[in-house]
Amino acid sequence: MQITRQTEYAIRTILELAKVEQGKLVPTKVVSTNQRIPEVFLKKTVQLLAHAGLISTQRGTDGGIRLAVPTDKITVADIITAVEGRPALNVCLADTYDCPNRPVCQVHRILQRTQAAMLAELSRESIADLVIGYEGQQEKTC
Amino acid sequence: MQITRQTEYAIRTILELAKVEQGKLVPTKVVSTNQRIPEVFLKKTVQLLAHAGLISTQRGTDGGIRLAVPTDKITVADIITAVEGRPALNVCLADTYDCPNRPVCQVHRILQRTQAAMLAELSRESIADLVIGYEGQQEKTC
DNA sequence: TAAATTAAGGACTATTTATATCCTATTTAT
DNA sequence: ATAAATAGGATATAAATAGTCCTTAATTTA
Ligand code: SF4
Ligand code: SF4
Repeated sequence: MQITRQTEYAIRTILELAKVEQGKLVPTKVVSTNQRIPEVFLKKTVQLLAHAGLISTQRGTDGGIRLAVPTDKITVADIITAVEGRPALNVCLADTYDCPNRPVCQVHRILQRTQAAMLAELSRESIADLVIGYEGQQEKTC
Repeated sequence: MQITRQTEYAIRTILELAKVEQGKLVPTKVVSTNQRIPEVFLKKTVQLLAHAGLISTQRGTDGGIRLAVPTDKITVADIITAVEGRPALNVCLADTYDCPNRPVCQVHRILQRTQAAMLAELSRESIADLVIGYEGQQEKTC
């Protein structure tokens, strides 16, 4: 019922990237320090975001990571999905599981509706909308 | 991001009780068999529901469990809360955790709103509304 | 071309949470 | 008494989460 630590790391990474000049490469080391995220673990997380196409990576000297998509095209829902896969409130809401009771199950129906409401909220605002609130207090992280 | 199996068991237990004559005691053994829930584990789950006041229990011969609250006063949200505690989409949405970044965190805000939407959906219909859908196919379980 | 820098990716370990069982005690009807 | 049922603590197992380590690959600069 909770997003994972890793997902939090991912969201904060995206926010960090959204705050710098568009297109500028930021080493994971810097994100790790600024956001107090375990460095090696962050690299793993970064890979998930890269595979999902949300960021692009660049190896070598002066390499790093940067957003691959405009901030107004990324939502928290996108980030959660990139890290955890499509959110499912219950096994039967993931398409891999086929519960025999499903056609008549009212619980399924209520959970499905709940999940839709959840995703709608998570998609309502983009990262661009969010960073506005961060203006002027770049260094504060949790 | 998912309800636990135990929570599913709890929901199905409540539905099972809601389907029988109001006030009638049902042994956990019966619920366990009907709903294909591991018996001993179900007893643990039942205790959580009892502590939350959703069901009442009766020991001894012909004992069992029954709803302690009218079906139209129980929602899926209540059951989830009874088993897992108040749902929190992230650590900072549980009142035990105090993130320093919280006053200015936009992520917190978006998750908070999402959680509210989620709980609203989970509370919209009562168990009474749900069991209507089960009319005439009592034996079907998942 | 060599060295330095930085990400990629696989293997592994540790920790925590979820799931389930076992055993003993207590309550209640007959 | 006896049998039927829940209560509850202790414990075991399995799965998911979180995190580290090590080697390889790409890129820039000296
Ligand atoms: S009983 Fe309903 S909610 Fe539970 S797994 Fe089956 S379809 Fe989903
Ligand atoms: S940074 Fe924001 S979302 Fe993350 S824990 Fe802190 S308050 Fe919550």
